[in-house]
Amino acid sequence: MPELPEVETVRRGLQPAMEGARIKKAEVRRKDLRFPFQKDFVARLEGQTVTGLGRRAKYLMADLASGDVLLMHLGMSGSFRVVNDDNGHAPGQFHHPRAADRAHDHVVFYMSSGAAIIFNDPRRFGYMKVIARKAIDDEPLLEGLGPEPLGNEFDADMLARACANKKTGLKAALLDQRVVAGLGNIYVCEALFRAHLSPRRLAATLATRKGETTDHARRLVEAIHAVLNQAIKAGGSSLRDHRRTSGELGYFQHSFQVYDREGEKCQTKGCGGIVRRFSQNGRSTFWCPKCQK
DNA sequence: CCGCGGGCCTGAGAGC
DNA sequence: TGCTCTCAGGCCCGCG
Repeated sequence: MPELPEVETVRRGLQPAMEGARIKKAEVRRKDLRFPFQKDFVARLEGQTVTGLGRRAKYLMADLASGDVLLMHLGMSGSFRVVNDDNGHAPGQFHHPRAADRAHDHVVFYMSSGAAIIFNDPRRFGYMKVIARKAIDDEPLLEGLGPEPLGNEFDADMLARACANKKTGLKAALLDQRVVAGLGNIYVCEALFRAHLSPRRLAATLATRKGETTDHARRLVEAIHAVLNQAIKAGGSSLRDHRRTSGELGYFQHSFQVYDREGEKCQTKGCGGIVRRFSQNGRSTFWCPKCQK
């Protein structure tokens, strides 16, 4: 489900419920998600005050007073919801509309504030892990992640350099979290469209043979910034699973220009092309063959 | 080292 | 209806 804008939306929703509050009780309702929970997972959380909630790429990171960090990844279908005592639901008794959905409430954090934070993940591609903050640089899950696309490090020169030696297509390069960390299938399709660049183009064409940054790279970085910022403002994209922690939907899906719009007219002024879809590295690519070159 | 395809899971929707 | 098939926002792993 979630790419950077969805994870950032979730972070902003969880922040008021988590920051400064203590985890009174952590409830783990099955032995694994994508991989087994650590044996000391619950013990390292219970009694800890959350001092901050950050994000790196598609990971949420809760800093604990103990010096540990709780890493959380939403996989494809993970979501969090915050339930407060005073909204009529007892903690942990908040209900999805259907019991079948409630069966996927796998983890619950009961906070000292009275809020219950429920992690739901039908497909269980998500995962959580507690690590020591001082060992964060050795954490295999985070090792090798590229720059944040909305951070200062990420610019056209950097992107062109990172792509210069790649043998893949441009789309695959942008999906590679080592090149830039946080994009996924939707926002890569949308950014390439906005930059008028073909997903079939070779990644290496963002630089000249002499290694100079091209205008293509500059356009692309601009497009990535724009689409991510707009999507965050819209609370992310809700196609199937993504919800805000309040249960509300994001609404950026209404602003998609190519993703999930196969057969529709291209929205580029004067283009007149038709949005097409094809499969690249096993994933759907949506694009306009007429104006993306 | 790199790039690719398979696999991990469940559920929704299409087509018969 | 109900069955079967395909597809889905991610990422790790093993292979060549």
